[in-house]
Amino acid sequence: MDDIFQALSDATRRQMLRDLAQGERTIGQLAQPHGMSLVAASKHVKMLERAGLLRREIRWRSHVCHLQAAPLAAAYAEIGAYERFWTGALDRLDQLLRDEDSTSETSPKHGDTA
Amino acid sequence: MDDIFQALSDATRRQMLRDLAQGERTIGQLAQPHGMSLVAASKHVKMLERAGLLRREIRWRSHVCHLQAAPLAAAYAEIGAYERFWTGALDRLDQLLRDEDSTSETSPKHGDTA
DNA sequence: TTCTCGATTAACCATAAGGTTAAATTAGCA
DNA sequence: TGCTAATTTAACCTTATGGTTAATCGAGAA
Repeated sequence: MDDIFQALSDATRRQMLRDLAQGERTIGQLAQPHGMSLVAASKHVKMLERAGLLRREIRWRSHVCHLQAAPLAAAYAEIGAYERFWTGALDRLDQLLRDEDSTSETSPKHGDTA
Repeated sequence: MDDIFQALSDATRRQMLRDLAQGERTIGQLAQPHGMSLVAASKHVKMLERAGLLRREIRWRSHVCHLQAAPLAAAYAEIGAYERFWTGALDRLDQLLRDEDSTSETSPKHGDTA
């Protein structure tokens, strides 16, 4: 999980993923829009590979990369667990209840039923 | 966006967020379950703050931290853009199992040709 | 055999992460 | 006038990131 979010924490790599969503790409093709060296691109690809987000298929000289999206499901779920906190209604109600509650004990008042 | 995924890329910080989802916590309370120093916890909190995921309220000695989930929406959307690539894989598997075709293709590619 | 060329490895650099300990900050309290 | 206690800041260490250039690899082509 660390590796997945780590992989996503760089704009270059997020762009590479978007690129790969369009279809297979070689290292050079991934490097080109960023104006970076093959070495730099290769490192990014390696990090995406480590996170399980990229599959590499070596065809002669070229290393052809494919998106491997499955691991994103876990990351998606992790963030999705907080969805109710940003989707407004519940959040606002919760805020209201918290403001009204003068007995600010450190109790789990933020979560369970809301 | 970088900062958000960066903040999420550490298990300690993800746990802190889960903790904050239960209610407000001081730096010390956030540090305690991880057996780490206040200094270390303070650094993590600072990163969460930089990512906009945490709001700090100084009450006398204690820095009381609150979850600020709104920025997660963008990260959620970013990952969600790939949803079809992993649900598609499941669809494909489902179809494979239902068809019970003689061609035992064990290479579930993320369906496009591009 | 030798050339080509996409990619990797090696070496290096600067900066950031994640942790530590020691010292400074700070506002109420005795 | 201090004392207390939760945090922060400062200084330091080790490892990881993100980039570079130079050298190496490997298999098809000439």
